[in-house]
Amino acid sequence: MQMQPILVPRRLYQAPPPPIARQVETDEIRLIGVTMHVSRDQEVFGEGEPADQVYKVVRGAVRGFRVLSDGRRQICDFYLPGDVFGIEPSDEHRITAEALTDTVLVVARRSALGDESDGAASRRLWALAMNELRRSQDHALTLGRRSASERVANFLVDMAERLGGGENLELPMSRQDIADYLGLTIETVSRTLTQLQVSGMIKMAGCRSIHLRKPRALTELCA
Amino acid sequence: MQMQPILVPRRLYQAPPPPIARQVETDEIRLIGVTMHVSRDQEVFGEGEPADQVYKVVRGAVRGFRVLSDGRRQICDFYLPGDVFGIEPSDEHRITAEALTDTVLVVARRSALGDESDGAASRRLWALAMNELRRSQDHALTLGRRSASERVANFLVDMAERLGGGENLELPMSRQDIADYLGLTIETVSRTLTQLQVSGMIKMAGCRSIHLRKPRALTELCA
DNA sequence: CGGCACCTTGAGTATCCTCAAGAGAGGTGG
DNA sequence: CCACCTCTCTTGAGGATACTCAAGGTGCCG
Repeated sequence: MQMQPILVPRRLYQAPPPPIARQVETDEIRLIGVTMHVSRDQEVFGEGEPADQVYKVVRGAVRGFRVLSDGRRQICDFYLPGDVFGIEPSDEHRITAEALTDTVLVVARRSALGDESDGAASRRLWALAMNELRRSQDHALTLGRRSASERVANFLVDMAERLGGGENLELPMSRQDIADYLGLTIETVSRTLTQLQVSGMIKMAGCRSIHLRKPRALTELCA
Repeated sequence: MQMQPILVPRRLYQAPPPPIARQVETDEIRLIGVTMHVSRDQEVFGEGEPADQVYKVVRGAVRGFRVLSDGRRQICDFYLPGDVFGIEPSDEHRITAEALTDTVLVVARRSALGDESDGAASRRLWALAMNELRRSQDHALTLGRRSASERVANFLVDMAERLGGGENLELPMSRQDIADYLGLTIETVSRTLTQLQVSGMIKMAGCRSIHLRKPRALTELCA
């Protein structure tokens, strides 16, 4: 029996470079909240900050992640145009949110959405929270029981569906982001994509532009 | 570059042996709901069934899991005495719940907990749902970024805390259940436990009875 | 005491990770 | 407009962790 050493750290997370400079605009979609621009790699909110606002992606994309004490990063989810994020189990954010690209958000106080006195708003907040739960559960299923190929295939199919571009994908995130989302290394993600291309299931035109040539087969690969 | 074959199934899940014979009692804790006895390995509810009830564990324990098309099983969570489960993102259960041992539950209609007209009840339901979300997120973190030792250590510490027996654990679940929860194989779980014992961090007295000899060290191992 | 289910241990292997180098893409400045 | 720089991605080689297959042990129940 080989006795494995007790612990092995992997890849480290480095804090985002510059502090935030939020430009808040008050025009546009006043009904929901104020518009906010966040540039690439800037933080929308950080772990530990009070979680009293919700955010809706108008343009761009956001990653939500947590960092282990030794620097390993796990991306919990990506938020794409139309998605609402910022709903968390406690008063404080447990995850950090950063813009993947230059991003436009709409911000609202959570109370504006989930006031107990307003049945409709309350239901909407509930639906959003339950959607978070659903996605988190699906994510856990992916991370727990799937091979690298299955994870990547699943990721591509999911992204294609959510980005709404049919079989053509423009990925807003880097390989490192994908790796940290799927619980793999950047090299494994890259190799797996190459392999999917060699097997004819996808075609890459630049590393962020992916065409799903056999969506059916990819879906089956998801297991 | 070695081209991995595209898919490898692992361990298969076999449906639970007998159908259900629920014995519902109407005494005890009438305020919350009816009492229900479920014997070992019997289903509390199955994937696809309507999710209009919530359950509270009085005695025993429950596993909630999902099964991939090829039979791999991912346990989403274990529910221990005091825990409430059955809250799901949709009208239908997405997970299956089975008793780990002979178990006593209290059942209530979900509407009895989360009526929109009742602020307190609504808040309680919200808290429960958010707790599910929190645990699911933590689970994803464990599955995505941790080594086998870290997963097992984390599991033991979490269980010890939730079972409330201080440093002495009586595990209600089998090695297979632990493996399917942690995204490992039964052999890896077994080896890791042995290794933790050899390194003096735990002491096993029978495979379900575990004493945490160095809880501090175990906690640090969780990363 | 025997049978059965579960757990442990072993040996060999596959998958994925690490370390390292090279290729591609995008941006800046001469 | 091209050269150069940097950042990211890809590819390769080797190694470690966890898996598979297999056998033996342990405990529980009849």
